Amino acid sequence: MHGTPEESLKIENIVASAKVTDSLDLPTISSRIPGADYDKKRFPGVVIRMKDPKIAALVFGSGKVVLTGAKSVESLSQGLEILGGKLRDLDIEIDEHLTYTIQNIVTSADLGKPINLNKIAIGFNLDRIEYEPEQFPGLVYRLEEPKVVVLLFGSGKLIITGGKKPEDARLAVRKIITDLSNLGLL
Amino acid sequence: RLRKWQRRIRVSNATERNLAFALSELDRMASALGLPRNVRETAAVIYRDAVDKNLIRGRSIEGVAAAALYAACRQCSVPRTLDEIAEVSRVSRKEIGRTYRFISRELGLKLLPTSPIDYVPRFCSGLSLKGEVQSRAVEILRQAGERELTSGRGPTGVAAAAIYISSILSGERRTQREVAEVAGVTEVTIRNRYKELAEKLDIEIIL
DNA sequence: GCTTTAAAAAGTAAGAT
DNA sequence: ATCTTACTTTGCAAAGC
Repeated sequence: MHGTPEESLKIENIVASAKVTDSLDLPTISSRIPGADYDKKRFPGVVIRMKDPKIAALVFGSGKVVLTGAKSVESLSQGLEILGGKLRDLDIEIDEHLTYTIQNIVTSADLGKPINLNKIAIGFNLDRIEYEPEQFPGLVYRLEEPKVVVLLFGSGKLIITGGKKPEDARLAVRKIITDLSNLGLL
Repeated sequence: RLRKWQRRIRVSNATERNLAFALSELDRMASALGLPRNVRETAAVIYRDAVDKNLIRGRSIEGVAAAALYAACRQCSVPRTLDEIAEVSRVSRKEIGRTYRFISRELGLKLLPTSPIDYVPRFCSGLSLKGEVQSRAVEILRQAGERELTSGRGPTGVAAAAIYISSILSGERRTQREVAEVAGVTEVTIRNRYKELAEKLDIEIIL
């Protein structure tokens, strides 16, 4: 609970997609993997939850997979390997070298002090800003570069989402600090 | 030639029919909410602007009408919450809010977030509280705004808490339950907000 | 647009104790 | 009155309705 805003950056969740093979038989997978959830009427993918690292995987008949919940790129890689291992244990042919594409990274940060959301909304003349406290306590700020969305709270805490690279969040925080400073609101 | 002419007439009829429907919808909702004429007219202007910019595409007339009314209420400083608009509409709160953001951005309405102060007159009259109580509540809210006690908090909850405090200070006490009822928030929210306001604005509440 | 997953922020809500 | 659980918002992919 201290240090600079950049030091406070913490990845909270990473969403990634991957293709592990050309096709998968979901009924077989759901019945043979303990804890796997599958209800085609509800959702077309099988949900498989891993505990270490704690990651949830959505497995589709096309052989494509979505991984969510990872808190680091390393654990994301581990999760994908563990998933591949589970499928191979079922005698399913899985690609030798698994690769993934990060689709979204959610990061939290802290400016270190409270901010006045009303003044920020006015200071930006509502450009790229959405602030509806009746609906949600956070102010939504859409950045163009990096292309991410930042949720700013009165406490000075931030949530940066929409980025594909870990450094996008760092760049976003720098820009937020620059913008707020120029407006004299930090 | 004749067909083209007839099509224009049909399109014109459809456009006018839709506009008539939208305006009757605005009137129906405005009546149900007891909104004054100027708000209905403002909503009608917003709706017509939305039509002129083809913002109706892919959206229901009812949804755009409800969003236009929501925007008009805010623009005229007599705000209604999305829930209140949704209650008299066939469209869900979520859809109205989504449409509101869309037309608000496309028409450049630039509406600042609703001020708790704008809810004071309506809530106070609903509680039969006189001008003095309203003035005191407004003053509390003015100070709360400067002290950053409204950032991220729901405008209705903050307004309700200020009125609750004001009613006590003015010797016309209303219970948390009564205030919560007219403001559409829970007693817990009033409790949380009024404790914060009383503490940070150094207001002594003697029950 | 929706469905499902994950996670944080802060406010509000609802049901239970 | 306080606790727990849960919903609001943001971003994203997957296959199909």
